[in-house]
Amino acid sequence: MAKIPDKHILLDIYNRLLSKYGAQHWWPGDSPFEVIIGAILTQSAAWTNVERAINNLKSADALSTQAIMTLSLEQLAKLIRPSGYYNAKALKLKAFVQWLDENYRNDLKIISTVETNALRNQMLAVYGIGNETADSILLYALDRPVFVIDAYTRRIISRISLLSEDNTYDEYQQYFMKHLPVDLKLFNEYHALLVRLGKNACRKKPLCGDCCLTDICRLYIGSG
DNA sequence: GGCCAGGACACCA
DNA sequence: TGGTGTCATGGC
Repeated sequence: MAKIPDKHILLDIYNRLLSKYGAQHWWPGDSPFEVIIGAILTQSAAWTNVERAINNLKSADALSTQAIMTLSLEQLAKLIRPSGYYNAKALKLKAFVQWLDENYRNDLKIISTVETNALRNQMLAVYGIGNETADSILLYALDRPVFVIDAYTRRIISRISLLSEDNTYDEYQQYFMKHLPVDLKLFNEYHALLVRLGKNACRKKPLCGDCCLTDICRLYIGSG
């Protein structure tokens, strides 16, 4: 079988997922700031638990940079408790809003003037902001066309043998950004669809034989 | 009762 | 540079 160009595979997978699952309408959140808070709270946590934490913040009128700066660490941790790792995440939220305050006067409009890669590097220097969280913020809160890599993406792409589990975050990201048109809407929807597939697909080795990931594996590597 | 969920960081060799 | 431990709730 002739080798299919990677860009065609990636677009084909995207179209199949979009056809199967439909638009995912990410990121859930009423404002860019809420998206940022969600991106931090969802680290290694189920989204349903993050929603609880965000609702607690809303109920306490604490979903703002000013409120998060004003609350004590203990008060903040108590509000976000359902999202897990609440002590660590309270520190992370504090660190982020402090950075936002010191560098951009809490004004996301000012951030819009900063070049994407420079902004990414700035965020990576903030405690608690790693590759995935920085890229989630860039893509879903700040409308920058960067591709977000997460555990689901790695699992799916390595399972199809396009890359290895051992490849780095940057290598995964470069792979997508090299083989896809740089398009905000496409990157937004693609990542959301991969998460949807990841949640839906079994993790068995070999695959169950009855999930969407099995179908995709059969298409591209001839086995499940 | 164990595993997992839309990670990141500290520490050690 | 890579491997391991830690942080922790809630659903299944």
